[in-house]
Amino acid sequence: MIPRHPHRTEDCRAVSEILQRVGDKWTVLVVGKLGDGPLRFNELRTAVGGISQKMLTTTLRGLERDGFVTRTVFPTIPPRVDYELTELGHELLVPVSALGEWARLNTQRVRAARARFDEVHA
Amino acid sequence: MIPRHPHRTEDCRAVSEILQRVGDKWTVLVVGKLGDGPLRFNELRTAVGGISQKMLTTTLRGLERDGFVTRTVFPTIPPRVDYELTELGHELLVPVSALGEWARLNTQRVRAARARFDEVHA
DNA sequence: CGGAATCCCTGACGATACTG
DNA sequence: CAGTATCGTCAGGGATTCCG
Repeated sequence: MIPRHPHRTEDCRAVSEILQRVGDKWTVLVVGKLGDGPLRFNELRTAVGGISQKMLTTTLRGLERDGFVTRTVFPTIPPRVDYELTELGHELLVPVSALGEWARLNTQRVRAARARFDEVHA
Repeated sequence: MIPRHPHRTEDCRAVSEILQRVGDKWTVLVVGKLGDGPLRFNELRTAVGGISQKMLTTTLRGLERDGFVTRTVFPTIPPRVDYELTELGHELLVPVSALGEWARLNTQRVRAARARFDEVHA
């Protein structure tokens, strides 16, 4: 249960920074979909579902900038652009998936706690 | 390298929800500090550093609502309020710490990728 | 098809002042 | 000490339109 506490402040900041990166509305969804292999822009759009193309573009740019995703343009008509996870992206997916699994397993407990709290603080 | 892909859309949403919860500016920092044991409001404030009391309150309320933290009021003068991680909070800290460790180990790679990207897209 | 540009709105966050 | 109340700022995000 993590008895040790290697919490140097600067490290916590780095952690927080990454978590905010990963914690925006769409990043994990996009990375998750790309985990199965490369996808084109609109494939990704429909795969994720509910994302505007502006936010998909923004999210992908951010992921590309941080080295998690590669962007490959095929100069055809009509144009074709593939997005694919890099090695770093795949590695990121490991702890993120673990957290994801935790979230999946504990959604009910959180929901229950939330319901109790809202009940009391009505 | 996560060859499997258990990415049911609803699960991804739950994951995304938790990550946004955990991905706000202060939550991980606060949970991290509480990982070492219970703390009073102002102890937490100075331990985290740079957080306004409004945001600390907000963050703690959110954590309490979701069942990650307990709030204990001692009816003394002056008042004393202790915050402590729940069992659920400690469990959350496990995958979060793993992600944190990943972040700590890979900060440089991300920074390098970012510098490269910014160089090209000057 | 895969964007870029624009407008707009909401909510996160910070600073300050006040209170039991 | 541990908040609450109020205000202001600013970035995240959505809808729409235009472009190569």
